[in-house]
Formats: sequence, C-alpha cells, structure tokens
Amino acid sequence: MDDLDRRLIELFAAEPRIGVLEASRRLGVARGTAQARLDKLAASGVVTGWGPDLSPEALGFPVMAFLTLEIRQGAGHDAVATHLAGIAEVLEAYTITGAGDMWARVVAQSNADLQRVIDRVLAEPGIERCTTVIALATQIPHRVLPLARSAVS
Amino acid sequence: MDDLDRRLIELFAAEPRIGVLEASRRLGVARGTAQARLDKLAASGVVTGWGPDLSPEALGFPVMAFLTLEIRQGAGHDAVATHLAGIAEVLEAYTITGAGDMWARVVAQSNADLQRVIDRVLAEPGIERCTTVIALATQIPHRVLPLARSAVS
DNA sequence: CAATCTGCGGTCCAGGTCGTCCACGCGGAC
DNA sequence: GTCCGCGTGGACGACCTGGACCGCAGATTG
Repeated sequence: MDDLDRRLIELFAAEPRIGVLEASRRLGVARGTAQARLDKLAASGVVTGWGPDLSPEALGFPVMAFLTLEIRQGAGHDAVATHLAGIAEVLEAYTITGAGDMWARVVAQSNADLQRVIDRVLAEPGIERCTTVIALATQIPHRVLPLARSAVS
Repeated sequence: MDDLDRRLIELFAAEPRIGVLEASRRLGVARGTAQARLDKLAASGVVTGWGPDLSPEALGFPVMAFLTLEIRQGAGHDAVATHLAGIAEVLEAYTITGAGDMWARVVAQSNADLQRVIDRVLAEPGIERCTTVIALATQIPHRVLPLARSAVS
C-alpha cells in the first residue's frame, strides 16, 4: 500500500471504466506494473470487488432507518441473523456492544412501508425489543477512499 | 428494471470482470441490448458506479463503531458534517430523527485508536454528547443485491 | 563482497473486446 | 393503418487484454 497503490485506487474510484492500460499511462508507469499492483491489491483483500454499486433510492427504497435490536437472553444471535438475512430490506447487520444487542440498517419504500419491514423483522421471537431511528439526510455518503489515502504501510 | 436488468446486475455482481460481450452471451441476448441496458441503469441512477470496493479491515482499520452524536441546539448540523467530512475514519454520517441527533460510522486501527478518533470527532464544539457502540461481529455484510431482486417495476 | 531475488520499466504479439453505427423485424399505442 | 420504441444481428475500426520476454536497479542474503 504505497503511494502508487493509493493513486491507482483513487484513479479507478474516480473513473472506473478506464482500464489498466489507460491507468498506467495516467500514472506514468508500465502497464505490467499497474496490473501487478491491482492483482496484489485484490489478493491482499484491500480491493474486495469491482461490482456495480446500486442505489436503494433509485431502486424505489428512499427511506433508510437504523434498528437497534435487543436480543432475548439465550436466544442466540444466529437465529436472528438468519432471519434478518432472509429480508431483502435489511442491508446490513452487526452484533454490537450492549446486552445482547444487534444493529441493522434497513430501507423501505415509504414511511408506511417501513412499518411493514419492521414487522417482518419483529416476526422473529428472539427479538425482545426494537428501537427505530430514521435517517433524514445524508451528510456523508458511504466512502472508504479517504481512509485509503490515510492508510500507511 | 425488468428481469433482464436484474439478471444483468446479478451477473456483474457475481463476476464483475466479464465484460459486456460475455454477459450478453450468458444471458442469451445481443450485445447491443446488454450495453443499452447497462447504459440505462447507469443513467437512471440505479447503478451509481463501478468503483473498487475497499475493505477498511484490510487497510488496517479492523475496529468499527457507531457514534450517535447529540448536536447542540442552534449549532447547525452543517458545521458538524463539515468537521466529520474532514476525518477519514468517518465512513458515513446521517442526520437522524431525535433531538438534533446525528449518526456516524467510524473505523479505527484498534480499540485504543478508536479513542483518538472519537476525540477528533468531539473536537467540534457543536457536538454536545456522543455515545459509542462498537461492532463486535458482522452478521450481514453490506449488500444491496437482494433488494434489486425484490425491486419491482 | 558477490550472488540472488524481487520489483519495475519497456516491448512484442495474437486474440478478443469496446463503442458505435446501421437496417430490419416485432409488438404495442394512437 | 401507421408510428414509435425496442431488440436483433451484423459490421467497422480502434483499442485493450493477458501473456510472455528482456534488462536494469535496489535490496537481501550468504
């Protein structure tokens, strides 16, 4: 993860479709070098994929909310996680610090639809309580690039 | 967003490097069709980018935490958002329902490093209080694909 | 100190791909 | 009936890819 790697990532983040050759030209290095760096970045796990980024909003799910789930003692998180994984509107879920707590990001087609999503989530008996927080505005969209800039090594 | 679009997205999500021609072959359509669909998906905003996905963990930031910030009345969210945007470890931030609340996802190199990050966040005087929750395990990694499958229209 | 290794730059090649046209046929909408 | 949008198949030239080879430089090792 030296400076060349960083510039490579930034370049592809800015213009994903340029291709290896064009990238190598822009950075003033040989194509083989750029290619080797990209392969290494992928192998080391820094670059996890090149998949298309989808916008839930454009897909018809403009409402985003964060759920904090309180898991019933002894119920185990796995059952809840499996249940959440079966709900497409659940985009993300983590176990977090706190007494049996779990956190999930969900989206919905409207505020009314959010109720339906939450009800689906709560269908799992292992969930004791659920507090919902709705995202009103995006101040910082999901980003990792600045982190790559600051990463050392 | 018909079935062809969906299969196209799923295909590229599974194998991002295949190229338009190969994709059209797999789906049994003409290349021009696949290309037109991809262009349309990008134009409609469903596909927001093809950038490399970076793993904060692989970049040396294995600790993830969620901050709930209480914004001082009248301070305005913008100042806080600008401040957060200047911190690379802040990967995401939203204003949320609740009295002047804001939510942010941060990463850090270690639990000790998390303290440094939080201190940097709290350097902004517009923030009144900050509660931190640490993610222990990823139950569902960030995903949008299932949503695309369920999206209608 | 010298041998070795690794990373990098430069170059070559064949094959495949890309973006972009076009004409044509099909179905639905007016 | 006629128009329009959409998908198809084909074609074009320009370009890119993956792979290979070589030489050089610095770092590492014995």
